[in-house]
Amino acid sequence: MTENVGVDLGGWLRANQVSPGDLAGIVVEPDGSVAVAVPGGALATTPGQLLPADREIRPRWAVWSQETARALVAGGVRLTTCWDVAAVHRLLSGGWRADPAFAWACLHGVPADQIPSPASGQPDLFSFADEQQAPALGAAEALQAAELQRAALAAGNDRGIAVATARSESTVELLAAELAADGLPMNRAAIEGLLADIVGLRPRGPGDAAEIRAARDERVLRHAPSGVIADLRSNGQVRTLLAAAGIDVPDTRAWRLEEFKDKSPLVAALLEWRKAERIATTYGYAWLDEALGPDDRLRGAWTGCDGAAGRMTASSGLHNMPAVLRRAVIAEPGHLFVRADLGQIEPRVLAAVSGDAALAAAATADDMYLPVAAQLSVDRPTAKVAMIAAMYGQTTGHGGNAARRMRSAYPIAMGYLDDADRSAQAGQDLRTYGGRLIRMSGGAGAAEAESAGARTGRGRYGRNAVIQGAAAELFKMWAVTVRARAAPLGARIVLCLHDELLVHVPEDRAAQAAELVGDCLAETARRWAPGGPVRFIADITTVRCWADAKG
DNA sequence: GATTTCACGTA
DNA sequence: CGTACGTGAAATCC
Repeated sequence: MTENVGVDLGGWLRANQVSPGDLAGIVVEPDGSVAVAVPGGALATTPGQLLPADREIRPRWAVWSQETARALVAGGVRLTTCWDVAAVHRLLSGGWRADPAFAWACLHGVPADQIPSPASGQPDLFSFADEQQAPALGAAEALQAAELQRAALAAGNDRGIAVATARSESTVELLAAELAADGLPMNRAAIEGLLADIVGLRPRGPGDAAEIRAARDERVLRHAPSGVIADLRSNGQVRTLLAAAGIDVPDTRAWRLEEFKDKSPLVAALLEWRKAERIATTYGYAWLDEALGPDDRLRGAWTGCDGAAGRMTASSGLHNMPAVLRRAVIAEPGHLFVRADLGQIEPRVLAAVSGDAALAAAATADDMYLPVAAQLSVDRPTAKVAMIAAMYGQTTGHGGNAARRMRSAYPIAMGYLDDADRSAQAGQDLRTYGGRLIRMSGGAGAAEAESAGARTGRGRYGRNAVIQGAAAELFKMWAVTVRARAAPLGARIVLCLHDELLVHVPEDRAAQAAELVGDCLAETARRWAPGGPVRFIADITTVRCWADAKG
């Protein structure tokens, strides 16, 4: 590779005829320098050179994985778009494993157990020597794009949406790296006040902590039959305790205890105890010390997709923080949140991916369960349950009037779900609308002596995955669109929650940002479901505190 | 000490 | 009214 650290990267890209959207491979070396490669050659440069080149030329930077973005973001470099080989590999091949050697081997049809080690130096596989990685990136993208289109065609999907999805799934990895670096604004006084109310003040030491715990336990145990004591953290002992109070249950899950709550003060106290104990153990002071930075930002690791249907994941409780704690998620001084969530996303996605014109017509309503209910001649709650049961696979009350009418009113949509269910039951892989492979083979698959339960379980999974997965693809395309358009306003996405975006924005730009978030959804919907047959809607509010947005 | 099970929070 | 995820503590396995 040419050593040309001093050369102007933008000029070099121009000289190599790189236009906006053209690929340029980049690898961050262990020493922090950056290797850039385009079809015409390669260049050693610095992270600082990437930013002006990104603004000036706007290539699509090809990277191996989110690691590159994490390294660059740490140095203040945020790229506009990318092609992430690992993200696209997960889309193409399903599952989670996506290291360069594995992705490369899959593209070349090399079986997983025959992947050469980096040291073996097979000439037909790319070398893992650092200076070879950047040139290899361009080749990987070309192979992946071709493979995506082939796979989409084979699955009867639109080829254009497959490549567009690969791009947004890639750029979401940039967003994920930024979410991890930026964190979620949280007001320290507010969260400590909430915790004090729920689990008490921060313990002064181990003895104090034990006392607080014992006091919390006592508020349950004082309702126990006299003489009976139990460790509330042991489910077996809780069951015995409940039995002593005349309550016989097979397990002690909350939903099972719900019916005894009104009659038994013991059960009521236990359920309250569980809530407090959850916050004390998982979302308590240890959590704050671990995840809340000195800058009052709550940070966790983010992935652009999980290994199943492709939703984003986050650690540090960012995706499962109890709703009461949202009260402490407060915008920084001079800032506001724009909170936006997609309304009835799953039935709308079903209408779009199945191409059911009747269901698409229902989606023109703000509340699409109203026209569906009218169509089925049932009330709204019944229509909603029937729709959700069709998408997620009911286990009880198979059939029923509403379900039968749903089949005759929306045969295309129901047929789409049934196809997914049947394929999954048979152990055949599925592809989402955007082209993500949902693996059904490989595991316990089409074994001979397989239980009926295992088959119906797979059917439910497949039925759900094509909807949940496609919804995730639409959501992420929306998110990267917002990320790009909001940046000039100084607005940043600080949380992605499956169908909800939280954007942190300077106060004087909040109204603009809120309008932009809605515009981005319209733009995304046009690109995602061309012809605009299905209406997608978002509830968008501007708030200082996350809890102030209606939930 | 590592893995599995239970439980529960979010969508 | 099902799926998915991350988490912590107890139970269980080795």
